[in-house]
Amino acid sequence: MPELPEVETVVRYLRPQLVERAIVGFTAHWPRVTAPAMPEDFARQVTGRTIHAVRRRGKYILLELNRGYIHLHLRMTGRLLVLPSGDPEASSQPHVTAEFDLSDSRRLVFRDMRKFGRVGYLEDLAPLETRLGPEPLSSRFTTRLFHRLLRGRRRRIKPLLLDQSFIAGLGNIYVDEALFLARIHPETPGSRLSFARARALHRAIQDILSESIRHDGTTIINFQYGEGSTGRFREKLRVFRRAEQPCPVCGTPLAKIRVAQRGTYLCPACQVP
DNA sequence: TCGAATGTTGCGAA
DNA sequence: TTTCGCAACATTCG
Repeated sequence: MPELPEVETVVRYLRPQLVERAIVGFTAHWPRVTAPAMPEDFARQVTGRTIHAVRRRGKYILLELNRGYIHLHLRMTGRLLVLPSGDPEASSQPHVTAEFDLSDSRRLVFRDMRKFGRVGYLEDLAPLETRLGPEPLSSRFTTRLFHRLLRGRRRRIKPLLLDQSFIAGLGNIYVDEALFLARIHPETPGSRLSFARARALHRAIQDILSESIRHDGTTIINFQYGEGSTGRFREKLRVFRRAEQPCPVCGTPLAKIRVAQRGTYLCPACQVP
């Protein structure tokens, strides 16, 4: 479910509730939530440590400890909530895959209907960094860098943008939205984009992500944060899941095609190879 | 019953 | 080496 703006929204909700709390216990209700590690090993690594910062890298949530890091990935349907530990609500939540007990006698609860979400422990972030491309909203992600990364990549632009080692944080929704804003057909080979079109796409990516963060992300099926709040960006989506509806720019009915096994929405008139 | 769904990984083949 | 398609993970919904 969540892409960069949704993960950022969750991080902003968690940060004030977790910073400077210690982890006093961990329970895996679904043993594979810590895969490939064993739940007992993970629990041993994190209990007794204090959370000094809560950050985001791509679609990962990072809890910076006094030593090492916890990384959490929500995948499709993961949710994180902070609840008072005596609260009967905490145990009545459905699909709870893991729980952290905190020193302020509250709990960080990981709910995940489809059970794809994972948590893990890292001594340092190097293994994560080698698998992730640049952060699209960082100042280091310049037009020049983006154009340089695109050079020599004959892969179609949509699967390229979905590849987290090429650029971190984009998923199906924002790739379609950014390509629409930049008027680029999703099957255009990356290496075929001129500098001007790469610049337009770079701007579109940054615009769409920051606009969505301002609206606390997009709720399509089940993204929620905090006490069940939903993202408000859904109503701002221009093409995603809007097949047959008129293009907001030219009025041509929007199309749905399949690219790299993913449903892909576009304006067949505006977006050109 | 089948297919699709906001995500990632690993494998074999071109 | 790069890219592509597909299966797998687990569940819900139309």
